[in-house]
Amino acid sequence: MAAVEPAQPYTPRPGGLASRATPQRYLDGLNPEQREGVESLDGPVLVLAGAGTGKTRVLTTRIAHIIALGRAQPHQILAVTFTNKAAREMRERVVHLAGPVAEGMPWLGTFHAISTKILRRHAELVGLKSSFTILDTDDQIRLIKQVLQAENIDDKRWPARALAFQIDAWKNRGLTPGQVPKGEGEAYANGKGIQLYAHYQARLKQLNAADFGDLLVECLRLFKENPDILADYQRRFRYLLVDEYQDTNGVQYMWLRLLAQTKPGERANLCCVGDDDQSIYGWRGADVDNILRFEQDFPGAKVIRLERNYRSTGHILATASHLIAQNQGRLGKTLFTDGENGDKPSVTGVWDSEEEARSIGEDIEQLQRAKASLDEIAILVRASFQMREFEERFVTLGLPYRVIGGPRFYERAEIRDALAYLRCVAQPADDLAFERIANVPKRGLGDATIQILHDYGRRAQIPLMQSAQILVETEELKPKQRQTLRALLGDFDRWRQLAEQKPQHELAETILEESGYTDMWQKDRTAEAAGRLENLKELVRSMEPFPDLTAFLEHISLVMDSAEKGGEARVSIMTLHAAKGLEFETVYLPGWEEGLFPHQRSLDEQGRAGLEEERRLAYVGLTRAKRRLKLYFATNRRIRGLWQTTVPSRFIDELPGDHVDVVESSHGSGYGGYTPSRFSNMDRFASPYATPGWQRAQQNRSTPSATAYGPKLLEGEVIAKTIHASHFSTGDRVLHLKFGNGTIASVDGNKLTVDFDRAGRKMVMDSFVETA
DNA sequence: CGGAGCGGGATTTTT
DNA sequence: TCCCGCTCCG
Repeated sequence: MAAVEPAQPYTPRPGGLASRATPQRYLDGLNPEQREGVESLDGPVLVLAGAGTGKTRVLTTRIAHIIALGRAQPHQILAVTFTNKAAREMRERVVHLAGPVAEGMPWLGTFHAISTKILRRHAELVGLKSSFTILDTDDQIRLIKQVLQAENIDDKRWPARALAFQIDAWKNRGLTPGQVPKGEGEAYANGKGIQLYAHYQARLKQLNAADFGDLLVECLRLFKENPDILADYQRRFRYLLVDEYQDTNGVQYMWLRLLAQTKPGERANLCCVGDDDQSIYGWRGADVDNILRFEQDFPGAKVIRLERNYRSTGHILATASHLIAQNQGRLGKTLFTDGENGDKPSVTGVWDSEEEARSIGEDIEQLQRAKASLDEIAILVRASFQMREFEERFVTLGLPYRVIGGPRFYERAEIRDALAYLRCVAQPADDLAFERIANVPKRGLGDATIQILHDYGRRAQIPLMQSAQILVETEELKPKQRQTLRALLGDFDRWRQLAEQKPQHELAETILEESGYTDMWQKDRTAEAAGRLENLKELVRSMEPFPDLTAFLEHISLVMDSAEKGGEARVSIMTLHAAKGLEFETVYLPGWEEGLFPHQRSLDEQGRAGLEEERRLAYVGLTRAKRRLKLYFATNRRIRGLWQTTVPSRFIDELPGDHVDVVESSHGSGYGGYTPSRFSNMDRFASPYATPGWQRAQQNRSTPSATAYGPKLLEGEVIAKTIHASHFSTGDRVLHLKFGNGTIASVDGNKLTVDFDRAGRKMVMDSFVETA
């Protein structure tokens, strides 16, 4: 068991930043609040940083400041982030401010990376060996399937995914099987949930493995069960900093609390930075309450609000602020800017998603002609299926784009396969890895064979490859399988020896070659094959800088993102979630329709909390824009192959009228969905105006006389323009572009109910049909 | 063992 | 509508 080295007293180094002539240049240019966030070093501090207010700057400058003042050495600072990307950026920026001393900050990283580091030092205390493997979601699911099988549970009725989700949720709350409240196991497999969780944990220990949740849960357990070790870390970390505090979940919160615990009378130097309004990860366990509760949790905490926005123009900011003000569960901030008001954000109604894509495409082409950089343009969608339409359109237009977020590098099958080979070499007991590649490429080692290995391995309590080693010497397997398996084991032996001689990247190349893996893709005639081979090359290249294979695998299990390619300027297409933390000159927000945004499922499953999270997501979207912001909603959207008539999002009603322009569709669809929304559909779709948000919005209106954006103004417009007698009458045969031929069932103003021959009864605008 | 054919499900995503 | 995973059959 590795002991924690005692914290060393710090003496500023002669050449260090602290002794320079102008030691605090890095403070220049901070506004008073930012500066307070940097300089309030003692005791707990919560920096509530609105979107675009310089949050990262405060965090990084604060670290530089601690180092420069000699308050702590870099290795006595704990700085936690959620993503590797954030950790990397933070490190770069600190190095930039404080110089190379900061390069060595060993405790700057993600919750998971730091926990892993701690866990490896004391693994025995939680029943693991320090070489434990980290399982990703895929491995996790496969392991759970095995557990279900062992317990004779029908994984049709009780999908492994559901249990994985449940176990994750428990782990997010820091609950071990023994701590889960009895009632909560009921929901799964007739009350076997907790038992299955325990079984799964036992299997993990057998495999010397931890899933992502374990990294934190086990670290927490380590701290709780070993006060001396915890005390060592508490002493070591003189300053604690947490980025995106609003995203912390239960375990992370407890983990932090333990590390920030102090002797009575002392206060932890804990600085949490976050924005409750940008908490959008509740669905994966993040608990906004953590940030809302900060002052109670850490009495005497200083709360600093960063409200000066450096990103967006006035109208954009006002729009975002007005929307988010309708959330109840928030600490409340008022963003302001000294910048100009700029153009008002626009809301455009379009007929369907196709027109939406066409319209945005044309808009972008116009910007392009005006010499705007495509890198500064983003389309942010609620759900990834929305992306396809834009991709198709942009391909047609020849408009360069990039999809951000899609399947990440490490999630690609070829990368996971290659890694599985390497894991088998480095960790002969890694059963999940072995299972993955035993028959990839196809070599005739199918499920039946693996099952035999499994059965034997379970009885003998040994890993698969060891079982294989034994079974190839017996008659258990058919000759052909035995031969193949023996050859494969021989390959692995050879590769293990090779690992002693060759650098890991050359080893990887050899393995991919000799195993026939590269060959498999070379023979593949499908479109993706070339890309996959390219990815494999990229993987091999990326291994070079590591000292050895183990170091590479450790890195990859936690930091599996690939370097982003720069190159040609492109429009970015991504989800709203992926956009957090980014900014663009121009932002398009398509799909603002009830059901899609706010997403129906969010409302169904989370109720008001779900709605508020969706609204925060909307807020994140709005605040990504620096100068141009364009919202869209379509009247019709194809969801799962079915055309659905949709209503504009209630969030559109919640925007401030004085700061938003309503634009007609540029494609002659007239007033888009406004009419259905305001009139015909009001009853059918239990109106958004009944929502608390809407009612609050009504009350919030500062100047009652001013024509508020929302139904009033819109009705006015719409009434003036569209209420006219339709020239169609009941019984007419009409032709509709999307739905084909049909007979009018009823006429109500300018909207028609039509029984289409193929599409059934639909409500459509008269302007979209013609006499058949 | 491996390909074809069928049924169910289909937000958001990091580690 | 489309995609994935499982089952069934050769």
